[in-house]
Amino acid sequence: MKRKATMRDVAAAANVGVMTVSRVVNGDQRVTEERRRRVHAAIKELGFQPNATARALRPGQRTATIALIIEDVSNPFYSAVAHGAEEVARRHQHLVIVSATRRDWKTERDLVTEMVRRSVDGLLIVPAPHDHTELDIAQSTPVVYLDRVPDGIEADSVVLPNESGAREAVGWLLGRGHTRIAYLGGHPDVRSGAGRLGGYRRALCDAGLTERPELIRSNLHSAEQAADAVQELLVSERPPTAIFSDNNRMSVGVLHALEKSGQTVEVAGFDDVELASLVRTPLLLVTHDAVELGRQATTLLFERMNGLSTPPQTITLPAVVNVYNG
Amino acid sequence: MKRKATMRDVAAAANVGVMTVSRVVNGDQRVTEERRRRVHAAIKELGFQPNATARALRPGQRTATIALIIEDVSNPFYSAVAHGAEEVARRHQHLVIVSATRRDWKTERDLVTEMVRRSVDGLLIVPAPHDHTELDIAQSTPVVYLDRVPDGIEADSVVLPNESGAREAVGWLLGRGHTRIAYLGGHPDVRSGAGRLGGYRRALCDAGLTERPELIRSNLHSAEQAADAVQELLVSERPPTAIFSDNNRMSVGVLHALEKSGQTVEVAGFDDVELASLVRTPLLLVTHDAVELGRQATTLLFERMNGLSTPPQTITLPAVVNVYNG
DNA sequence: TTGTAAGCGTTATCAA
DNA sequence: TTGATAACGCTTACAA
Repeated sequence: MKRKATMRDVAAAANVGVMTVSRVVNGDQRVTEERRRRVHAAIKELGFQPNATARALRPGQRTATIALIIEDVSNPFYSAVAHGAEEVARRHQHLVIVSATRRDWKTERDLVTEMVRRSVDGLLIVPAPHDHTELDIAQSTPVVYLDRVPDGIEADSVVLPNESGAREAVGWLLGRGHTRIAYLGGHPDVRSGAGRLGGYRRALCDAGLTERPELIRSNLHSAEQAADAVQELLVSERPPTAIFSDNNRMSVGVLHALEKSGQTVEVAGFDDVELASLVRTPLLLVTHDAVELGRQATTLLFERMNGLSTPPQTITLPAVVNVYNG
Repeated sequence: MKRKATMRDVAAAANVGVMTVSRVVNGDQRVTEERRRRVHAAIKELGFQPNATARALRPGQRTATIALIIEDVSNPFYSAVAHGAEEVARRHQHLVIVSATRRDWKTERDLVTEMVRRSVDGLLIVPAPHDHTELDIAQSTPVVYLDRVPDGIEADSVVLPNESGAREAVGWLLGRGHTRIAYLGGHPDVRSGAGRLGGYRRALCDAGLTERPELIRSNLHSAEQAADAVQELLVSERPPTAIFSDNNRMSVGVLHALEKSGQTVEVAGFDDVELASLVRTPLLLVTHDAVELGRQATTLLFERMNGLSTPPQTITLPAVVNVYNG
């Protein structure tokens, strides 16, 4: 691991000043052909690469980096978001630091602090469930929130139609004659979860049904936990005849549990699930384009980074309802 | 967006020298309690955050960043790898820049160059199909390759048992009486693909069968392409009675196409597929722990970053065979 | 224990 | 067109 060549080394080798090297590297035209050639030769010979850290040190200079702070990289929803974000960032010649909060708001706070220290040019955040009032860092770095509107602050965000999507999904189950519909979801205080749970309640209410607390299972965070919850529900005194699942992990758990039990329970859920079409039981999924969500959020972020100063906006992307085996 | 406070500002506000501030920030004990308090007060008042860029500028100092260069962030295999990498990096107080090559080796080369410019402390790379001889950057930055051993150079890598896994999968199909087994895969020159195709051929050979070129479909890169290929195979003169699929995307496409056609064709494949257990047709999957692959590669990378100088090693992770509906 | 001075690699400024 | 010089914010070396 040898020491890297610097501009000084190149300048010495080419017998020119460092500024000439800098100009050549940055494509400044005001350098004579002769010197330019010598510099290029020296760069090649020494294997010189400009040091991006030093370049970014200068105030006003950008690091050409944005940060994406999500719950969990391996969740297909978030990895699709990351894909979209990375695509747009690349188009703007930026790289993306991806970090996971694992749903812990303290981790989120620490990560945001670290990103600010590193002078990232912008932040994309899926906010963890917690009041964000004191975390408002929008003064120093542009931020766009994803999937959820953070509690306590006004900020740019790109979200999904959580309530209406959930209402439609549960409405479908109601239309098929179900009256005992269970809800499986994660943290009820996360705005997206609250919206979906709200849609579930609204649909029941609209149908003149009263909510059954024993059919509502929150704070589930993995397919396994969801499967266990379904198991419990199925052996309860009055089991549900249908299930609404708040997100893709829940849906996977539900389908596994139903497969295992052999019972026919109809399912509706938020998010897409790979191979959903191969499932035996009737199934409705409220799907959306998570890659596009990442793209739009990142596009808005770059607009802010480039000085857009309109008031904070919330973009709601469309959802599409898919029915399988209906 | 106001100017950020610097150490000088803090020093002035606290009426001490910059070095005292630096010492306090870095937890150096040799500062009197009195001055430490004043510095902390000033830091809080000014909202000071140390500038990580400036800190990393010093030679020998680390950027506390590693880069992960993969094909596609949204592929579940790679996002699982990213998850494992991020976990280990975090434990070492590093952040991860994630970038996608989209299987283009020029993009890979450009990304590696960019990462070196940014002085990342280490690189994790899923090599694109291409001779890597001239890309050997291991002299300046530690690198661990993932999933595939790059052509042309000796380097650390963490891989899966591609050939033996494929052989076992195809062997299972042979054992069930199939003799016309199709192969669906991606780029045949990628070492992982070559290994799996090799395992397929080896299994056929061991069974005394000759390879049918018309049953081998390479250069498929999405579930859709794989589904189309299956469609074609099924309507051909002598369709296959079984299919081996090289990776998760292929498997998803195969299962969708079979569902659509209604024909019963048995399937064996590499990688896990969500909801595989819900599929009707007999199915064998060679599964593995992609998160662990990310973890091990990153662990090895940090060992190299910390000076481990043993010869390059190749770690092969175990695979597990899962049979559904068998 | 504290602070001063130098320098990391680059670019902006400005004088030649 | 060129290049010497001074920053950028921080840490190491060294002196007080």
